[in-house]
Parts: sequence; C-alpha cells; structure tokens
Amino acid sequence: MKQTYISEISKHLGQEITIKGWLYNKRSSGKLGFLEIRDGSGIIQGVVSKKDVSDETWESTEKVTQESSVIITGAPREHPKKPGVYELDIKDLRIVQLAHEYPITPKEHGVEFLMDKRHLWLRSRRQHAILRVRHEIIRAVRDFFDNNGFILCDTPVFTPAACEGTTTLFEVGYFDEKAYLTQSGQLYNEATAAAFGKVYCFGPTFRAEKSKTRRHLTEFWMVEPEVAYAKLDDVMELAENFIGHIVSRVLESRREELNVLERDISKLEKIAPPFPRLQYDDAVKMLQEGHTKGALESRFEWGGDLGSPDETYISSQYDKPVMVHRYPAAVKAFYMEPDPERPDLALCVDVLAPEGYGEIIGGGERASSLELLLNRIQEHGLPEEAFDWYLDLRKYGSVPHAGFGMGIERCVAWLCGLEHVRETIPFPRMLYRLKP
RNA sequence: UCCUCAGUAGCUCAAUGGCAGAGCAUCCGGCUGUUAACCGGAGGGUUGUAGGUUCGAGUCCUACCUGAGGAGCCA
Repeated sequence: MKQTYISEISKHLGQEITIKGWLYNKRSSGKLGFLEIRDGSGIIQGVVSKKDVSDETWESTEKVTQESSVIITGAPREHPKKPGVYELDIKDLRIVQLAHEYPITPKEHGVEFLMDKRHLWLRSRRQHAILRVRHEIIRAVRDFFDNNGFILCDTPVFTPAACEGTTTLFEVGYFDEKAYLTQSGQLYNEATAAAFGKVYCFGPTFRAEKSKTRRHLTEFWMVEPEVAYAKLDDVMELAENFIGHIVSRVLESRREELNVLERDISKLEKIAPPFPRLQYDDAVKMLQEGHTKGALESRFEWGGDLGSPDETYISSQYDKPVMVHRYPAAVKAFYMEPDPERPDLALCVDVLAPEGYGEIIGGGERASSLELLLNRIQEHGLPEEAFDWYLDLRKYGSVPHAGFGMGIERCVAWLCGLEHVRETIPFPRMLYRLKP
C-alpha cells in the first residue's frame, strides 16, 4: 500500500492509510495501547485496541520495542481531547525489524553519552527541530544571495599553503606534498569576485585551534560573500540585510520547531535592520565604563582584540546584533584595508549576535594595493611565493572589494537558543571528538 | 597550553571513613485514554586506572586516563 507521510496526515482523515516508520515510544493500559510513531516527517500517536485487531496484530503491538521499524495501517482522526492534534486508529502493525534494547531511553541523559550515540540521538524531537531550523537557515542563505545577483563559486577544501599561520590548519598528505584543509575561502573569493563581481562560497571550514568552548567546532560550515567595488559600508549593509532575511525566514517557516526548543521568539522578532554600528574606539569606552561599573573583571585597553567576555558585554547592551567596526590593524589579518583617515585602523567589521552568542560574522574591506600587501606579507613572515596568484589580483585590474564570512553553526545556535554549537550540525567534530 | 569541576548498574543519580542503593531501561505480571503513563515482582556492580594512608576507602592523599565548562584564539 502507498506510503503516507505523517506531515500530510490531515489530508487523509478517515481514510485507511499506511505509515512506514519507527516506534518512538509506547504506553499501554491493559487492552488499549498507545504507540508513538515517527517517520521522519513527524510523530503521531497510534491507538490500538485489542478487541479491534487480529490476535497477530495485538501480539505485535505488545512485543514491539522502542525504535523498531514498523509499517502501520490505520485511519487518522482528530484527538478526542486536543483539537488540531491527530491520532491514528491502528488496524494492522507489521514489524520490519524488532529493535535491540535501545540505549536512549525516555529519561534524561548526559552529553557525553548522547554524543557517543549521536547517530541515534538524531532521531529525537529536539534534534529534529534544530536540524530543520539549520536547513531553513541554509535555504535562506542561498536564496538571499541567489536572488541578489550573487554567483555561487565554491572554493577548494585542499589548499597549498597556510594563509594565516599553520598552527590553526589541519595538515594532510597530498600525494608527495603537504596540503592543508581550508580555514576560509576568502582569498579564492577575491579571485572569483574579480571574475564575476558578486560571488559567494559555502562549504566546510576547518580550524585546528585547540578551542574547547560552546562556540567552537573543528569542522564547521561557513558562507562567505565577496563583492567587487564594495566598501566597508556596503558590506555592513549587506550583512544586516542578510541576517534580517535569515531571521524572518526562520520565524515564518520554523515557528513550530522554535516552540519545541522553547525559544523566546519575541527576542528574534526584534531582529530587523538597521543594526547598531559601534566603532572600535567607542567599544573601548563602553568596555571601560563596564569595568568601572563592575560588570567586567579587567579594564580593557585600546589596542587589544575583544575577548569573549568583552563581546558578551557589548552585545548585552543591545537587543539586535551589533556591528563593531574599525579595529586596530595590528590585531587583524594581513589582507585588511587600512582606514585612509586613520591608517592604524582596519576597515573591518565583526557582527556580534545578541544574548551572548558572540561573533557570528567577521569581514571587511580587503587591501587593494600591491605594495601594501607585499609589505604586510613580509611583516607577518608569510611565504611570498604562496601568494603569487593572490598578488596577481592586485596587478590585473585591482579594485576596492569587501566581503564577510558567517559561521552557520553559531547562527543556528543563536536562532535556536542553544547552549552549545555541537547540536547544530548532524555529526560535530570537536577537539577530542571524531566519532561517530 | 592553562584554570575549574566531574567519573558509582545499560542510562540519570544517591550513599557522615563502617552491609553499594533508587528511578528509568530489560524480563515477568496487572490496568480500555495513556502523554518522560502508572502499579507489583525479578535479574543487573572489578565504584575510571595504578599506588598510598587507615582496623576498615565509593568517600582521604598522589599520579595518570577520560569527559565537561571556561581562558587564549576564532566563525
């Protein structure tokens, strides 16, 4: 019999249908059984009464175990006590495979155990909600760029040399030479932007940093737009419209999932452009005031990069993402364009998400002068020969250009209101975790 | 790399230096509207590893292992 998905159940009320899925949980009351069935599209409670089914079917419903694969025939109808909720009157149940004792019980579990069983944990309601939001965010990301004249130009995962120092890169054997897993598609984006004008790349990114916090993965997904002839202000406007689009799409299409996650939706409803802009100089003042008030332990001095507690403090002053721009050039990457009015500052921007979710976007205007880049490469002790192709971009029609990168997992964690990014990707890769 | 915390049944946890326990899961029995269902019964242990203190260590001490949170670094 043709399979009906639980998400489509309301179109089949009163009809006999077949659901192919798994037993999520089971309760019984003597000769009346309640079987929660999931099929990937949703979960529905099946009701089976001994007097209404064959002995074989009743026996099957009694012995079926949690997460056994099952094919069920029955008729959906409204829940007697809950309007808008559907139930299935079970007429027949066939066990495809009787599951062994399932390790994830309906009681609570610790993180370590659940991470070890990640391949099974993905079957839970909560993980479904998170990964559906992730899916929606990714769709919104693609739609935003695709509908705004950007060309998807993906960049390589294997790269020949370190761009920002080898310590943060995973080294792999590449036949007879060494290669590194990409930590950013940006340098390649600059080449494709010079070819196509407006481009983006979207793929996995690898960082070998020994970071062990709720915001870090060693493998994560990053989307990076790059726009030829764009200035810092253009890219800040792009970033706020981009985030605004993502948030409104999630609110529009994934409200049910946010409710499963008990997300405070009112906080997300405030996220609409324009976002506050805060120059680094003013951020320093804000942090120093925060220290005077006793909200921050140490006094922040001009010249340093913002630490996590600093970012959290700044973002707590706003109910929207805040765009901190024009950091000291010394704490930023070699390819940043200096501010012509203040050459000690870089034309860069970090977008800090609200509620302490930290930096979700980093970007800025790229240096367009060949001489400047050559000097910077020397100052940073980087191998010039590795950048010959990159320097070509400054020899052949160099233009001002800018872009940014957004970490998908941090965005998912923020919109879902999660404690940790590890639940935002199906199989997280972290320091000390490579399995499953 | 550094700081803090934790490790006891398959899972989540309890046990003043003095008989190693409960709930869930599993198995057996009961229950016709359950919702992490409930009620009764049963089985289930090298207390992370190695050493030490003590009449006696899950508990105190030392080292190590594993994990979690944070710092630095970052998206």
